[in-house]
Amino acid sequence: MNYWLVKSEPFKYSWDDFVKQGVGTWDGVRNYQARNNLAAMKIDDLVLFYHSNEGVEVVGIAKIVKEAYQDPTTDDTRWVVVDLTPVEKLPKTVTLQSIKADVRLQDVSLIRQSRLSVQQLKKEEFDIIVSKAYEN
DNA sequence: GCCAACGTTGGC
DNA sequence: GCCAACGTTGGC
Repeated sequence: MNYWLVKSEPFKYSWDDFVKQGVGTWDGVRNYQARNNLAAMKIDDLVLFYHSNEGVEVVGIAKIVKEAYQDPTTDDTRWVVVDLTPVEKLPKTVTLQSIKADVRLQDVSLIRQSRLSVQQLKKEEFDIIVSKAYEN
């Protein structure tokens, strides 16, 4: 079981769009590192859904319902997509600011490699971020 | 809108 | 295979 974080610009594809749709195909990835992460995802792996640019925060949890297959938006066989479905909306969003402020989360890619759009998280990191959504 | 960080491209 | 130029992402 692995844990991931994916980014989306909310004005392009927001958490609410995703929930409305029920199942979302994660297409358009054109970065090898992100692609490799997509390819490593397994059914039922959990994925944090992060809003970049606007909000700049983790908003919900999703899971993998279909493992990597050819990206239908291109003929280029180098690129793959996965399908995700929403699991739960976090009761409170977890901002990048609060992630940066947590000494236990200094190694997450959001901080170390902010441009990577599909990132892997350690189980502890995933748990810490989710627990922040339930604080107070 | 600016700019830093990073990835990609192409000339040599 | 190096590196400069350029494009893109994303935080602020």
